[in-house]
Amino acid sequence: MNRVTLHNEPAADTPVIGQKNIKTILKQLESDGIIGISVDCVIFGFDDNELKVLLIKSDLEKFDNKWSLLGDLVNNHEDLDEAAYRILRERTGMDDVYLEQVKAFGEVGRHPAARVVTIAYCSLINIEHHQLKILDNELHWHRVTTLSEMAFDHRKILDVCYEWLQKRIQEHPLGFSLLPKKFSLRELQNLYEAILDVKLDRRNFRKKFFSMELLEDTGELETDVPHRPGKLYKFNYDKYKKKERKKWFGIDF
Amino acid sequence: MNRVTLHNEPAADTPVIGQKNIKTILKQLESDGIIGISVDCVIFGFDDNELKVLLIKSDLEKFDNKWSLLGDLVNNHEDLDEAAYRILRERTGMDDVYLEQVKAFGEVGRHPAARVVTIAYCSLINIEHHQLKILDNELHWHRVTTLSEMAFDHRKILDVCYEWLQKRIQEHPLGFSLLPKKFSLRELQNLYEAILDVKLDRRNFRKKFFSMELLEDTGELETDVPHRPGKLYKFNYDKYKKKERKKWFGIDF
DNA sequence: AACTAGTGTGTATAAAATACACACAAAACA
DNA sequence: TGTTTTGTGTGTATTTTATACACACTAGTT
Repeated sequence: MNRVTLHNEPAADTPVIGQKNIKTILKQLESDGIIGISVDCVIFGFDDNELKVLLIKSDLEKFDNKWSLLGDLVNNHEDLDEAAYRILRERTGMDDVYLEQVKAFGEVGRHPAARVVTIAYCSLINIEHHQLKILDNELHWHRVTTLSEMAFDHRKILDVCYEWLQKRIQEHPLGFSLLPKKFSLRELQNLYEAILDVKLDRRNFRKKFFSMELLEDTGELETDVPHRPGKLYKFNYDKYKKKERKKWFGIDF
Repeated sequence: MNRVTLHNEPAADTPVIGQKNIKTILKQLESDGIIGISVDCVIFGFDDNELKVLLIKSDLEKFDNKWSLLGDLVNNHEDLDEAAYRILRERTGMDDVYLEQVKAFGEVGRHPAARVVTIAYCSLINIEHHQLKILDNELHWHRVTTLSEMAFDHRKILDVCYEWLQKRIQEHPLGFSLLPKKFSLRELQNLYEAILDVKLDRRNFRKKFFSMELLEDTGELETDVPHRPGKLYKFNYDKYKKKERKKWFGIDF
């Protein structure tokens, strides 16, 4: 589990690069023959039993009406992780969020205005905690499964991050970042079924998770459900961190 | 399996950036407040039943006598993969080599001369095919396990790539790139034992690989061994590629 | 009071991983 | 030429893990 926590703000003498002057900067980069560096965040959320991704309307004419990931040029005095975290904070207002680097994309022609290498980050947030801000600007939560064309190579980036997530969620306890702190086992299973696009046996799913002994019974129950309420659990990160990793899983390919 | 194959050389008008003028370029970047971008290759080989990594003596005074990964600034008109491949070709003279991006490292202070973001690549080569060129320059094959301090954050990068390899080799058929085309099962097992630092049962190891049905009996036998010679196999990449990947492996963390 | 919808649990079976032992072949040496 | 050495090649029993599957329970609704 990576919870990036920042201790430093970008240095005060660093000009903040926002959506406004980014075109000028790119033009400058291009004319100087310099490679720009950006980060792009694939921000996943889980809502209505579906995996969603947070996108914004592209501000480039060329990509008129196309959806784009949230990204920005990397500041001169900030780490890559910091840059990704800054974007996340600016856009969602959320702190203490799951964030992890996935891959760098640097094809020569991927940005129309200049040569820009981008580092893709994957972030998982609880969509309900964020609900408030999404109507302020052109941000929207999109289903990842039914998604039309996107700006730049962002479709490719999203695909890579989605596949990364599908794999990662089976080996690491990421999924809980998409859920409220306290969740029912049904919610957890819905999450896995939605992300992996599989049907799972309820009893075996429960058995699996309980056998890991990382779920804590909170003693609370679901409310406002039109049926017998399920127990609410929380994930025990401390216990997970103390667990020793094995380096041998068995060869299989 | 990623076998990067290049179809384009860097454009002719792109100045080739080599070890000679790199310092001048970095100085220029720094004074302009520009972020440089490089690739670093972690080139693994397998020799004497040990995992080795190809390193070079750092040319920076600050890192006098420290070992460094093979890297270079990314050319303006080449993709990241191309840049990594170029380095590989320049240093090892080898083509058609396993190469895969692992991670970007971009901490602010990681390079003493300027802000440089580097993309780390992992490469696996058959050390015997390369034997010839290693004495020409200050290149050396090092054991990965007993390795002293390194230049820059290269120790960190190597560690990440090594862990990446340990995981990757269990899920994808990378290992064969470290062996000759035809290999014995003993060699293959030695490889896995060395990389993962575990002891494996010989019979179960064989059973596992045979059950995958991806090893082809070449009909040939080992030679020059002071005991009963083992059969030589080769890995059937075509068959592997045709296999459908499953997206459900089972939750386990 | 009966209905509905989803929770909570246990067991039988199949598949996979592990542990383990002996016959065989080539080279080395006497 | 036969005896030793060393590592190859194979099969089976046992344990562990994954899968398949059914019925009682409970809260809210009618």
